[in-house]
Amino acid sequence: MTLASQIKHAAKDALKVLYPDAAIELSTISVNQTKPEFNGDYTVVLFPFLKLLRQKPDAIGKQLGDYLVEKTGLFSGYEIVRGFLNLTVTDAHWVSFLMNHFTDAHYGERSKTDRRVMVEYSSPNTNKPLHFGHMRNIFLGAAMSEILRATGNQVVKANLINDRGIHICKSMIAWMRYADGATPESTGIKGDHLVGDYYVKFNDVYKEEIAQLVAGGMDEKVAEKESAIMKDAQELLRKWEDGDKEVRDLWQMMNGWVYEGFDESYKRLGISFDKVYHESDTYLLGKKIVEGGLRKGVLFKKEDGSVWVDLREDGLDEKLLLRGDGTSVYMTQDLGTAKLKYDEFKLNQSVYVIADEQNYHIQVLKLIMKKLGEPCADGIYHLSYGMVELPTGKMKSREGTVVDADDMVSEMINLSREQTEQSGKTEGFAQDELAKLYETIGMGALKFYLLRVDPKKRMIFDPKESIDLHGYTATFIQYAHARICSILRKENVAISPDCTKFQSFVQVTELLPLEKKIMLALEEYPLILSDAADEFNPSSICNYSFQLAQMFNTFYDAHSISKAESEEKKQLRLMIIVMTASVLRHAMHLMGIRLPEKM
RNA sequence: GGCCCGGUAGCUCAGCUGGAUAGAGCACCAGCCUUCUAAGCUGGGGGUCAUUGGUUCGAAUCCAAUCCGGGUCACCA
Repeated sequence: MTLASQIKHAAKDALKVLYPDAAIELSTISVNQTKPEFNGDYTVVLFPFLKLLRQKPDAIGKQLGDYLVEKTGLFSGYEIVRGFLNLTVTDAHWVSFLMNHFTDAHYGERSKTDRRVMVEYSSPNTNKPLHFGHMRNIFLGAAMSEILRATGNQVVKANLINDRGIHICKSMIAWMRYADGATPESTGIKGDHLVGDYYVKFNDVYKEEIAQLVAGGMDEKVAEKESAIMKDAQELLRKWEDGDKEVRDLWQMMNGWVYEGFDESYKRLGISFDKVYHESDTYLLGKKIVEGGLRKGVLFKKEDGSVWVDLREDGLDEKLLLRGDGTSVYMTQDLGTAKLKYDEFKLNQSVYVIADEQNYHIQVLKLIMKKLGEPCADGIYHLSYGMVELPTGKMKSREGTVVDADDMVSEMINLSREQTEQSGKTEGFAQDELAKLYETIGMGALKFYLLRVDPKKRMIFDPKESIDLHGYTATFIQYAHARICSILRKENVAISPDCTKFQSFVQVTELLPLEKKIMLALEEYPLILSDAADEFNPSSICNYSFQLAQMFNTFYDAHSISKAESEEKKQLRLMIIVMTASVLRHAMHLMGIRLPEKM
């Protein structure tokens, strides 16, 4: 239990004793951290009690304050300021808090349970390389997986690869026509980029053909359907569905190139999956579910043979589930995959990390599953995130404004190298250590930039700002961590020291405000982590980590650790910074960000 | 038009289960390196929390309406 909620309960018990006739609910008691301009650590707001107790705030505050100080032993004193009871926690409590937790590498985690959660993220199409928008998805999914794991869940990280459909056929057609047999090996181009190049080529040719047809007097809508290259692509899709060997072979070869490229990108991003689904394997499964729904009478068939679900009583529309010719649509395959996931892992929750433009789609998916009585329905959760936009407008691959993921990664790493060289902090590093450091800094900055914003909000990606390694960035946190490690090195203290070494030194009574401030923040970490899990929002952890790093920097500037006023103080401060570094490492690890010991 | 999401400093964002004088970062101005890493620290200017009304001891936070921006409502995925 957090200190704040301990205080809440203590206050409730106290009021019950002090005012036996008044029934004070726990929910009417509000406990916050005391604002820095006042004395105290935690504040109980007295206003809600005025009516119930028919007393003035000062009177209630005095009774409550006296009682709490006397009976709990948790507080050394209190002040009442205009209806707020500011309680000061004893220094002894903080010291024992430190002793109990400062070497715990798992501090803040919840104990493990049997709750099974799948987090599906990335889920790329195989016709083009990953771009910047995908990175928000990927980092969110990876971070949430770690956060859910740290809060007690059994997590399965899943990737559903959209490897079939007209989009990949477009790349295939263009490759057949224009590539002259080019392969990643023959060209030296990364596989996903090579295939992406032909997707772009397709669109160029397509646009040109439409323009010509329109110039010849054809209506644009008709021209879009009459374009020769588009017809070829559709023909190719039909052949693929029929299982045409040549087409399937080409498809397999080109997808193989893309997978190699993706694997390289994932590796560089520090991303992995426990389970990979391919849409080509799962897209037929939904049909069975639809047939079952028909038999149950939950779904209905129209004259042309198409199958629908009626969602009008839920305030939505009718929704198509199978085409008249029996082929499946997007929703059909998602029904199948949802059930497959559930059956395979007996999931309590299935998280979909998908952009908010699909809010409606997931809502419908969940609703249909519910109507069909599928047990997976309740566990479906859409982690919806806003689009990433450029300052100039939206990122759309066809408009040429796309920022490629691989390029972005390289750019960040280059920048961290320039920055480090410029600051002259390369001394004492071996070449390979430096390379690793640049990657740690560059990737950290990238991940942090994308995770520090509330997922549900749209965000603007300003290339200039994103490469800033000052201020509210991972670099800032990494730097604070490196400074701590530097002190620990000089004091011969291990990063995760043996706590018994410190036992004898804990007799400190007078805590400085800045010492206490950091401990207050450390005490809060489990709650921050817990909230991030409950709200599916890693940004609060970014925020917290930055603030904690900032507190350390302020402390570092104001008070010396190695030359503290006394040996006891020095030991206390060492414990504080050991725990600070440990919490920062834990928090950043959840985001997939490493903290160097030297930079 | 229906439904969903957003609007807080010049810019990018916190704060939103109601609590004290609304906070960071960037940018701008002024200071701080013979002392543990200046990728840092301290101070300053900068706000009608979109607007209006309501709820109450108290509203950026809750409710309603309005305005602005985005998304979505396909036999596309």
